[in-house]
Amino acid sequence: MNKIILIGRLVADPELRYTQSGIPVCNFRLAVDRPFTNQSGEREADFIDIVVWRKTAENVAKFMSKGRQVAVEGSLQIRSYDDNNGIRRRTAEVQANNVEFLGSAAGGRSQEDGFSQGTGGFSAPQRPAAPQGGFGEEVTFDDDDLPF
Amino acid sequence: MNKIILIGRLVADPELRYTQSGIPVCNFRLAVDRPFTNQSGEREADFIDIVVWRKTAENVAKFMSKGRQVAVEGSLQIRSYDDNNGIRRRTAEVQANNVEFLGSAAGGRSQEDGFSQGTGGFSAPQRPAAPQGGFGEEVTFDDDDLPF
Amino acid sequence: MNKIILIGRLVADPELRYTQSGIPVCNFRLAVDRPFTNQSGEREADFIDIVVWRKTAENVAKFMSKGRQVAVEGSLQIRSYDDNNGIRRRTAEVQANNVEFLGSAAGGRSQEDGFSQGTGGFSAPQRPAAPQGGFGEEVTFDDDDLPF
Amino acid sequence: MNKIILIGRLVADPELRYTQSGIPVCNFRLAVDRPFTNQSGEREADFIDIVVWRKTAENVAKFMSKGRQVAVEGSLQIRSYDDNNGIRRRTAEVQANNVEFLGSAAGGRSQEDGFSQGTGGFSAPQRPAAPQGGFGEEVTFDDDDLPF
DNA sequence: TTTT
DNA sequence: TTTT
Repeated sequence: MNKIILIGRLVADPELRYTQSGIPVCNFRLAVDRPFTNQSGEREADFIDIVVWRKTAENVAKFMSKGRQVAVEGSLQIRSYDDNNGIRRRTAEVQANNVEFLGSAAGGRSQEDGFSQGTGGFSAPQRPAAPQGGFGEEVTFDDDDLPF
Repeated sequence: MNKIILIGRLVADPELRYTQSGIPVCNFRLAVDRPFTNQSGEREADFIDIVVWRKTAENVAKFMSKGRQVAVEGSLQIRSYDDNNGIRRRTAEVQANNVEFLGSAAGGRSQEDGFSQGTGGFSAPQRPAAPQGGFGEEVTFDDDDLPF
Repeated sequence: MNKIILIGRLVADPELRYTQSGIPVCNFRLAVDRPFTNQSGEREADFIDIVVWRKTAENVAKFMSKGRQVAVEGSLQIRSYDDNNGIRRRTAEVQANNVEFLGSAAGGRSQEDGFSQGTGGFSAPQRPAAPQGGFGEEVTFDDDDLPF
Repeated sequence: MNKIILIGRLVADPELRYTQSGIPVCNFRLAVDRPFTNQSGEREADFIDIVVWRKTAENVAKFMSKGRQVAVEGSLQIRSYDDNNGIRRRTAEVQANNVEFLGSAAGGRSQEDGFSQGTGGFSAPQRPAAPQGGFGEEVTFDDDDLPF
């Protein structure tokens, strides 16, 4: 069992990409407020990276933007890699199964609000004509990253 | 909202420490199996760092060991810091509110099994006589890390 | 482990009461949309009863109203009783630990929106001068219902 | 959003049935311990009804039995109906997406333990030759109850 | 690098 | 560096 549920706001517009085989992937970062203030009396937040796939990816990219509030349900994935100095680093991201759009926000291109996204969402926006062979040279991201 | 629930096995014995003011903290790493095999047909796992505090920390340290299965409930905390080369790094760990001990395992110092740990667990094992001024020189860990 | 997380809208204004010893309790019902439509193509919802206590109870009563959207975190509690014909009945309600106020709604007395309620919420609204001996004759509800 | 996660023990052997169109459904009841004792110092539990479908239903029926410990992930579903006296009654059950088998128990026909059940479980046990037209006269249960 |  |  690996279940995580978050409610937070996008700290930037989401980024939509496609794997080499044309599967939509959307990345965004969420600011999730901590329940308590710290010793300095300030409110803190965790900034958590989210990944969504396929139809939900396209819907997030289409309807969400910086500042918008969402609920995310998914699982926590930890990846290990060696950095340039050969030091083992670890990376955390939430693979989201479902993204629910909540109240609108200043700066949002908001409309069509408040509905639920996920496996059973509304009919997908049309796929772009061609994935054009991936993201470009620097992209190491491919179908192997697909969690299912 | 920031809720995570994990079921997995300890990849090593838990480590119990105390903050400068004597609050018990326990760290351990969990192997959480992914639901599916990867392209090579192998089962993968996420290795997730857990932190628990106070009474639950002491109970985990006392009763849990490498290989034991637990359920953890908590929240995902991301911390940012700059590494030696001034590169911004991020660290993920689960602040656990509750740890439930599940089936025993080979290698476990298991007994008193299957009960639930947390705010309302059984009476705490006695606190060690003196925290002795912290962990030693290299320890940067202090009361400021307390999430509540 | 018994954890439930819901996002939905109040189907009616919340009701605030006090136990015999003066502890605030708030009851409300949530409409939680199902992710899919049924065979007739209609959207359905589950109507789920929520109970909150103490400070959070008072905050829900103060700030929430019919139509407002909230996120609830708690546990599912099933109570058994015998009805007038001696038939065993069961009742389900969610004991909420935390209620997060989400986007506003038509009909809401909304303001002060979007903050989180719970153990660590803002300073409690003042307790009413006197609980006045409970709810009245028909009330069977007392301190024994307190889940903690 | 409607997510529930439970860890508990089967209070009786699970019951496997089939819808009119041959879809496997498995019902069982879980005893989920409450974290605290009541005023009399007794440990209490909630007895929660679980429903699973398809492959997972068959696996639960095959491998689980009274006393076995499981983790369940699903959603809380409330159904309304009128009883014999025309009184509106409500029924609660958890529609499980996933059932994870935990440690074995006295009384279990346990073996093949500890693996995870769900969408991606191992190859399904063969479907029984014929659903034989449903459950019998008194069964009101049909494909319309399928939550997806 | 961070959202309201 | 990873658990069964």
